[in-house]
Amino acid sequence: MDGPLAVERIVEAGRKLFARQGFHATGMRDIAKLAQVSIGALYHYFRSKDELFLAVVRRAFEERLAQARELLRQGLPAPEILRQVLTSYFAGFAEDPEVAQLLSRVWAPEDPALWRKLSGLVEEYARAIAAILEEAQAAGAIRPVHPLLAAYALLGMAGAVTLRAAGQDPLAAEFRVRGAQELAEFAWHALRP
Amino acid sequence: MDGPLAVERIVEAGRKLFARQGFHATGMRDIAKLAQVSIGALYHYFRSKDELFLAVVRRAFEERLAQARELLRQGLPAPEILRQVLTSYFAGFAEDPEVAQLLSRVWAPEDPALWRKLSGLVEEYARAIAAILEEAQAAGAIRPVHPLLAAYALLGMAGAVTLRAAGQDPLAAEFRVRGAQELAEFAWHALRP
Amino acid sequence: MDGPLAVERIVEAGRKLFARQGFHATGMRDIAKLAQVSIGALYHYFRSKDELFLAVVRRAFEERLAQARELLRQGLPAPEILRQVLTSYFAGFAEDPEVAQLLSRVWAPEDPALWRKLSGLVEEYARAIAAILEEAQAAGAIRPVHPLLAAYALLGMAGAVTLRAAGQDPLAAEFRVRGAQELAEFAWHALRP
Amino acid sequence: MDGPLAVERIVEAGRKLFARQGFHATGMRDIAKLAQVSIGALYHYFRSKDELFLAVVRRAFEERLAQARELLRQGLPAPEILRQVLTSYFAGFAEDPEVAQLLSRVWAPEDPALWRKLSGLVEEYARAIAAILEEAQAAGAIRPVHPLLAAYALLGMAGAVTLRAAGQDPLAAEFRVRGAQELAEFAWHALRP
DNA sequence: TATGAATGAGAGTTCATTCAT
DNA sequence: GATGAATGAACTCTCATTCAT
Repeated sequence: MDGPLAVERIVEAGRKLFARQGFHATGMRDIAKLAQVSIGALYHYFRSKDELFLAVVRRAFEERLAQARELLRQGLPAPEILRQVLTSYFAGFAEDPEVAQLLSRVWAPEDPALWRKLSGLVEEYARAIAAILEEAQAAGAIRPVHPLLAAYALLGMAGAVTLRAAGQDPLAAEFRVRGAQELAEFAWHALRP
Repeated sequence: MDGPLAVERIVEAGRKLFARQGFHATGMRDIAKLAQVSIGALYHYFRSKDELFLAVVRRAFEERLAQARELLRQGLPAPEILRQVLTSYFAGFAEDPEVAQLLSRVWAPEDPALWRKLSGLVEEYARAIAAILEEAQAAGAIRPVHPLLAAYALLGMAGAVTLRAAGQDPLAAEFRVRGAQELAEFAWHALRP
Repeated sequence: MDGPLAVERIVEAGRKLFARQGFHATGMRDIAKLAQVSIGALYHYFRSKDELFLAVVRRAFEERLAQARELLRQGLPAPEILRQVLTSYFAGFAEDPEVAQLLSRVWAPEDPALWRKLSGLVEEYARAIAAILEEAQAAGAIRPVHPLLAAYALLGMAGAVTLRAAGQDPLAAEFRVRGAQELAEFAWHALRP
Repeated sequence: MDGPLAVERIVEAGRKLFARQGFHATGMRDIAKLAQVSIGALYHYFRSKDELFLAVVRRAFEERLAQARELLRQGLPAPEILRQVLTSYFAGFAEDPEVAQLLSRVWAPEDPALWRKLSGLVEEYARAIAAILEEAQAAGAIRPVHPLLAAYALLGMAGAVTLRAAGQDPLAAEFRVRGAQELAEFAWHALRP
């Protein structure tokens, strides 16, 4: 039709709907409608609903990873990197609440087959965080911890708060205002030497 | 039939299947079969699948809450309570891996209608944790934090590590061995004055 | 609704539609509509479309087998049995043209998975014919032949003529009139000592 | 690309796939892939899937007809022609099992529209066999039969045995060894004066 | 009370075919 | 001529739920 390429519109529509409603509540027909393409087009680009979902999640993860790697590349001190990674992970929610919800859904997908695939993506992301922690640990910037376990802890921590902050009530608003700062402090206290 | 009452067998079957396979992958037929009752019996005791799921989750939360309240009641010092709550939350997995998975699934339920109901349960649990934190804070046993936000952070942290520890690979085994201790330290460092 | 039981109406509707239109051209919706049951009822009684088709074919085969066995049971001389089996196989078409078409479709089903299951049924039927031939052979009533191969030949022969006789044109009418007699003679000449 | 012309590769691919898997299980994509042409190319050479299938079947029939006519042209005695036609029809399976399966599928096509077109081809082939029988009958070389009905009987007979011989089990192997000889004898006994 | 046959909307997916490039 | 992205109707099958018995 118009605007971006069909495949772009599909991924974008998938991102929105999967984030808002979850995997099962989102039908391929819904995605096709929102993306203004035919059902057939969906299956032209993605082998199945699972594949489309994975593509959507993979993209979201990669965007976050790219941010983290960029911070690492800048050679900032470890606590500062941590602070910024967490802050940006959480604050990303302000610009893009849907992705925050999407990533939260990744932790315990309904479908066992999906779970296996998704946990691979999650692990990849966790390993990237763990690599940052290891480096900081080697430099003596943080206390000795199990890097991957700590990475999972950080991600879970941020995920739970983020998800709560996506609500409509006053508490969610409060979380949105104070969340990033509180989380960064929480993490920094947990990890400082 | 035999053994526990029908309604007990239903909730138990629901707990097992919802935990193992998730909400959508578990059919009412499956639950009826495992509980050795008829489909009709399911609908005799629970208005709908949602209601049954909520009942299952509510029970799981209440068991955890009871543990936490018991610890509080014993008048232990705050750090010790925290340590024990986290340890027991996590270590509960060893005795009952299914509940750990069940509770992890609670964070981002697929169905929007379920979400509203479940988030109420989660919030209730988080508020109980927050109450402990507030008390400890008032006693000067931990540093000043946003109690509810910290509670969500603790729950998310424990949930993510717990879920990863439920896997079959060596890393999961490692998490099962070191998880409780690492998590308790992580939390304690994050919260100590 | 009314009349025969639901499962009976389903099998009957399947028989009609599969015979008239073939397996792929017949949808489950069509069968449900003709049987005046819901789609769900179809799947309540049959695990899949394949299963329903197999049930329909099995029943058709069993009716034919029952006829053949009844003739055998009467202790007629071999040529007479053969003549009557062929005649009744063919002539059955007059009363029930649909079954003739149904059985013809069995030879080369489209679906490989179906083929495996169907060929079992066909073989069972062929073996029953072969048993008759063996008995006749032992009694010296027919010349020595490979019984199973001859059974397949007889079935193929009858099937091809029957199918052609199901048409609407004058030749089909002629086949319907002369087919049974010609086939029986053909077979008898082929097998007589 | 390379090798034979595109249209040749298409028909050859169609022959293989239709024979192996049947009409419905074979997609235009599969044929295009095996023939190493684009989907567009398929529709450049053939109006539809039906047309392509008919072209494939027509070619297979014509090859068989050419064989039969060649035998007739050699002025052999009737029984010998019959024997050779049947033997070559059946034995053709040894060199080209796929065509044997393809022709078997012709008897009861799924699609009613296809059926009408295919039965024309089958009838044409049957009439050619019938012509041979008429000639032999006129020469007193075979007993009086309905030529076209006998032709259908012969084709059905050969088809059923051929199809069974295409299997993987010991019986199929036995049919492959003894089938041609048994069939020729069967036919000759059925037709001799 | 307890059953399970029956429902039917809606799910994901397929695939022959078209047509702008 | 040749391509393959795009179409969308139609498919089989699922499953929470109902209700006559």
